[in-house]
Amino acid sequence: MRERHRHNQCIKNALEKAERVCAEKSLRLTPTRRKVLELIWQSHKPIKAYDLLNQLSSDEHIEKPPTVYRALDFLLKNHLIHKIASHNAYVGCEVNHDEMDSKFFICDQCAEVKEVCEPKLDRSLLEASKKQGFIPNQTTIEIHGTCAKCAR
Amino acid sequence: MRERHRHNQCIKNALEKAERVCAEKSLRLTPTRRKVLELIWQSHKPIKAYDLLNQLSSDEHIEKPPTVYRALDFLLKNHLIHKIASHNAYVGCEVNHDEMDSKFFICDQCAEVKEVCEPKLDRSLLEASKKQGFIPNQTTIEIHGTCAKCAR
DNA sequence: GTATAGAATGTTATATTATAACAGTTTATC
DNA sequence: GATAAACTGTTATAATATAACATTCTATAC
Ligand SMILES: [Zn+2]
Ligand SMILES: [Zn+2]
Ligand SMILES: [Zn+2]
Ligand SMILES: [Zn+2]
Repeated sequence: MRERHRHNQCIKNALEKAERVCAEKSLRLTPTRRKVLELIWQSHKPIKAYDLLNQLSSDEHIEKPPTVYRALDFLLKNHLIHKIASHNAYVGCEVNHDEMDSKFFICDQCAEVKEVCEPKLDRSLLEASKKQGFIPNQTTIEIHGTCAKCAR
Repeated sequence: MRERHRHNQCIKNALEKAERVCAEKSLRLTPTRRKVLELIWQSHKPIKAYDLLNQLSSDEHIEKPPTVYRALDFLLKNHLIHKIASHNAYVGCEVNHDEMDSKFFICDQCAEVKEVCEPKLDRSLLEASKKQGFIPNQTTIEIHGTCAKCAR
């Protein structure tokens, strides 16, 4: 998380946004889906499916994989989270997805992920696609390296 | 494979390139490593580790996972193949890796993968990174969509 | 040529990630 | 309150990948 980052507020915002998006599209943000989204935002870093599963579980009740994978499917489909393919991990969506696909800057030191929408980058990607005669549909753009904070 | 593509020659070229690269760097392209690379090029599409494992195995002898994963590690480390993270599959390297990281155009119809090095795209990526204060190290750029052939 | 160390392979077991299949329950709509 | 669709529970299993340790091969030094 960035400095001066009010994380409780940040989680609250994410959940409110999810409520809003779901209300608009008549989708059901059921307790499990909401809880999974909350856990993902609590981490605020890419988190693995089985870590979520552990956090969902308690001494009394162990959740099973389909529970978390179904929630992840729902959240992914509705752009409330993203999967970081290079890590098999899931991260909350930081932007509005009217726009093109996101790009992710992933710090290999602190694991923080920054999601960006860069129209310039989109244009370059479209141009490169055109050059190949390729019609892009969905992109996986994951840039690993060192974030500004860790570089200092 | 592209039209007019002489696939036997293409496999031969890939293996010769591997021999050359390994000779230059005093690396050992052992029979298993060579065989795995050959199987990857025979497919000429992203191929999964366990499919390789099956193809490596015979009725007399079933190979075990570490055999193929070790070969894959060697080939990946030396840029002779790449992993397509969004598919957990492996594909032969088509370019020379003095250059920056590759980008992959992946056709969701025919599964063909085109690896490209686009300096323009690299510049856009660097620019976007700079804007974030981010120092890029390694990129995963996978563009899914429809290739020129399938679009016709 | 043999000793040695490092690289590579063989082998068993297990960890990690994800889905199939089917039964049961809840929710919205008529 | 009947109906269909969506959601959840549960068991099992598939698919992907690595740990750990024993053994064999290879290159180089003596
Ligand atoms: Zn936060
Ligand atoms: Zn997003
Ligand atoms: Zn070919
Ligand atoms: Zn390459």
